[in-house]
Amino acid sequence: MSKRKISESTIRRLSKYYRSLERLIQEGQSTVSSEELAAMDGITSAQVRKDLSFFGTFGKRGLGYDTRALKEQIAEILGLNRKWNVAIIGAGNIGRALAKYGEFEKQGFQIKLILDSDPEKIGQEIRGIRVEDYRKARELLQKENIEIAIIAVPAQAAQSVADLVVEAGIRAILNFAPCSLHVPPHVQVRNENMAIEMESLSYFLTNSES
Amino acid sequence: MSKRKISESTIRRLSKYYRSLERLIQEGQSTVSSEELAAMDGITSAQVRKDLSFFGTFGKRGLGYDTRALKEQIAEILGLNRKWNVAIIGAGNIGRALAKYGEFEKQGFQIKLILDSDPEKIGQEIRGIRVEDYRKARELLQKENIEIAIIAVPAQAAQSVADLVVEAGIRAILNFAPCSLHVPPHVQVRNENMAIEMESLSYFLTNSES
DNA sequence: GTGTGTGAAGGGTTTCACAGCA
DNA sequence: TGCTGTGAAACCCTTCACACAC
Repeated sequence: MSKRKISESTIRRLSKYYRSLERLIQEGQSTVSSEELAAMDGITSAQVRKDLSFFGTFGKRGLGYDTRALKEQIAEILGLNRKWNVAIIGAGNIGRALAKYGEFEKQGFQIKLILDSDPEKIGQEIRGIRVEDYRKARELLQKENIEIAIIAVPAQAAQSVADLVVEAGIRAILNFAPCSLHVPPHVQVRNENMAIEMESLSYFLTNSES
Repeated sequence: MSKRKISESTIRRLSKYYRSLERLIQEGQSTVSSEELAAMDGITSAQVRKDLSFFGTFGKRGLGYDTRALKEQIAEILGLNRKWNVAIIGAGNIGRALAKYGEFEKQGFQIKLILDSDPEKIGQEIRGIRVEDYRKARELLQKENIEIAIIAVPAQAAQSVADLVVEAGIRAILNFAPCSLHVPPHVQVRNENMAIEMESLSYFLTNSES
């Protein structure tokens, strides 16, 4: 496995290939070409081959890729062959929906902890997990060995939550608050900012010939 | 306004500037430099100036930008000075959370219609909006003049929903299903794929020196 | 003096096109 | 023959650096 810097877009595409491969396997397909895989995600076959080539040579010339083997390789690359402990911070609409959302667990992202500062919400159970007091965050994040924090609080609270989880040793954050977070370089943040996507659609609707 | 092709990343950054400007205005700041705006979103000042320069010259040399005027200009560019009619398709965890999420309405994205095919859910009210029968989708999308469809159904149903809304004349889709959608070129799709973000975090946790 | 607007340079990602192997 | 793996080319986006306006 090369030590070259792999681009974020390559990683994101690997996620897509992974899901496409899952589907192909489920449909009983044992082999796939870069062309076919590309078509499934609306990209080019050269892109698929280049993405995979950063990590090794998984295909057979003239034949394509073995679906099961390739899925396994990608799982290995992405670190999906293990479980990750996840905390959701903020038990509002979004936080609760994520806690109930089954997809995460399926991929090995286990929701171990839900935190909120609203006394009304503390003590409620979501999918068998008790909402805990945000004031105990540091202690509980460490006790539960949380590795990934999902921030689902209002924008004005998001930075202070980020500061706290970074303090507690978290190195990966998924941020649903519509604002940029400032974190040290060893911490990874991914943003799930629905406002940006909606406004991007608004721009294209506004600026396309109707 | 130039007819040059503006990149998606520029548009996404404009959304960020817009939110940063809102905050500055709220804090009573009347002027901002590209340097300061850049710092708020963790990018470079040259990037801010270049992004804005695609659309006009909004700043004053030696002074910076007027916060209110610039916010207004960006609203104009992104098409935020009007209301958009939005439908949510799928009243599961995610769909319901989005319907209740206040941020959309604030920015002019009005949820006019919620659809689901589950008889249990049809007839329920979410924030004063009745969940309607998915079988009436075509008719209702047109009647309510829907312009943007939010797809919040399971992956295996997402493509058929996309086909239907495209058929009904929708040209903008926000897709929460963890799969790629195939649509004609005149239709814009944005993906809000939490699995990809989580897996990207997983990759970086796995491949960083602990 | 200060900070914008922008051509040019630089860097990175995607596409091309083909050698090489099953 | 068919499809991968990959250098080279093309393309796009970001950063630099400075003329210029306030």
